[in-house]
Amino acid sequence: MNRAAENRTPLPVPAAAARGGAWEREVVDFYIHLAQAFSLPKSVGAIFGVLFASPRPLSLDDIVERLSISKGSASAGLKLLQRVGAVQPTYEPGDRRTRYLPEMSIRRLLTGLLQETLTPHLRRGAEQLESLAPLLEEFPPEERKVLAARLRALNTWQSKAKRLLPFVLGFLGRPLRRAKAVDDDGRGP
Amino acid sequence: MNRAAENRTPLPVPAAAARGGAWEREVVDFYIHLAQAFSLPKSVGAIFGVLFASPRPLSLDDIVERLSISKGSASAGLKLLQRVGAVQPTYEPGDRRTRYLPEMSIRRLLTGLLQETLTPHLRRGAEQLESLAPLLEEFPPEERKVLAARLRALNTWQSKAKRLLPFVLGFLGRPLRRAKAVDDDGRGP
DNA sequence: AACGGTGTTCAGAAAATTCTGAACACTCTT
DNA sequence: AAGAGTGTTCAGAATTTTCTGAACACCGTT
Repeated sequence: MNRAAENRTPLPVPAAAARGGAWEREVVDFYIHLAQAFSLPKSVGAIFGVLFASPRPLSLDDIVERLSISKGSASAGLKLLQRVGAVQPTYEPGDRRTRYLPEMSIRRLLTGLLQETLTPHLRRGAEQLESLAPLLEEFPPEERKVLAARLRALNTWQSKAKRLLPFVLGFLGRPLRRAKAVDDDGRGP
Repeated sequence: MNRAAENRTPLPVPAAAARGGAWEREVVDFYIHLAQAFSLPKSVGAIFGVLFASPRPLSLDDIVERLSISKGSASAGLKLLQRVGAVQPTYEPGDRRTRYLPEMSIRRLLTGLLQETLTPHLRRGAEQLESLAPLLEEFPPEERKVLAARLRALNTWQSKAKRLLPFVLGFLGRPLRRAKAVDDDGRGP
C-alpha cells in the first residue's frame, strides 16, 4: 500500500490534495491545476492524479479513500475520464472490482478531450452558419457588404477548425526524435 | 442605428439572446454557444456577438442596451475580450465614448485566448515537474521504474505542448488556398 | 432467494462563477 | 469648480456547477 513516504510534512495539508506520500500529493496537485486549465472539475484532475501517481491500477474505493471524496464523485469522475479515454479499466481474473489505469499517450488523451468538448460545438455551429446568410437581405447594400465579409471569415474559421484537429493530432503523434512505433505511453500493447 | 430588420419575429424571444433583428439574434446566439465551448461566460460570447453582428463599432452603452445586461457585466466582458485581443477599441475624433470592433483573424483570436488560459498553466506545470523526480526515491526500485517512465512521459508532454502552440498558429495563419498576404480579417491594414 | 460486494443514480447541499446595480473615479465642458 | 458624460469597481444576489450521501440496481455466492 505504499506507506514508504508517509509522515513527511506535518503541515496543515495543502488544500484539497491527496493523503498519501509527498509524491502522490504533488502529482495530484499538478493534475488538479491542469484540469482547471481545461476547466474540468478539480475532482476529475485529482482522480487522474492518483491513478498516475500509483504504480498499479486503483479501484473506485481506493480512489475514494485516497482523495476522501464521495463515491458519487469518484464514480462520475471515472465515467468522464473513461469517456474521453483518459483512463482504461482493467479486469483481473479473480477480482470483482474494476481497476483503472491512466492513459499515458497525449494523442489519445487530447483526441478524447477535444472530441468530447469541441467537436459537438463545431458541428452545431456549422449547421447554424448556413441559416445565417439569408438574414443579410435585410440590410442596405453597403452594410450588407461588410457583414457578408465577416460571414465569409466565419466560414473560413469553421473549415480551418475542422482541419486543425487531425493536424494537431498528427503533430502529437510523432515522437520528438524518431523512435519505434510505440506511441508515447509507458505500457505494453 | 440600423432599424432595417426590426419588427420581424413576434416570437416569445429565444432565451438570452439579443433584441435586434433576426441577424443579430442568430449571431449572438452562435457566439454564446461558441463561448461555452471554451467555457467562457455567456455574456462574453454575447458581447462579441453583437459586435460581430453590427456593421459598425459599438459603444459600451450600445451593448448594454442591445443585450440588456448590466453595465458592470459589459465592462468586465469587454475588458476580457480586449485582454485576449478579441476586440479592438476605436477612438473617433469628436466622440468621447470608446467603440469596439471585433477581431476577425482566427490567428490573433486564438493566440490571445491560449495565451490567456493555457500558457500560464503550462509554465507553472513546468516548474512543478522538476521538483517531482526526487520524490521517487521513496519507492522500491521496481515501482520507481514504472513511475519514472510516467514522469518522462509527462515531460514529453510539456515539451510537445510548448511546441504545439506556434505550430497551430502557423497552420491557422496560412490561408486555405494560397492568396495575397491579407490575413483573414475583413478590415484594412 | 437472501446476502455481501461493487458500482450507479439522483435529490438536495455546498461551492464556485457570473451578473447586477449603485457608488465612485476620471475627464471634459461650461 | 460644478456638472454632465463615460467607464470601473465591488459587495451582495442570482445562477450554474460540482459534490455528497443514501437509496437502489446488478451480480455472483452461499
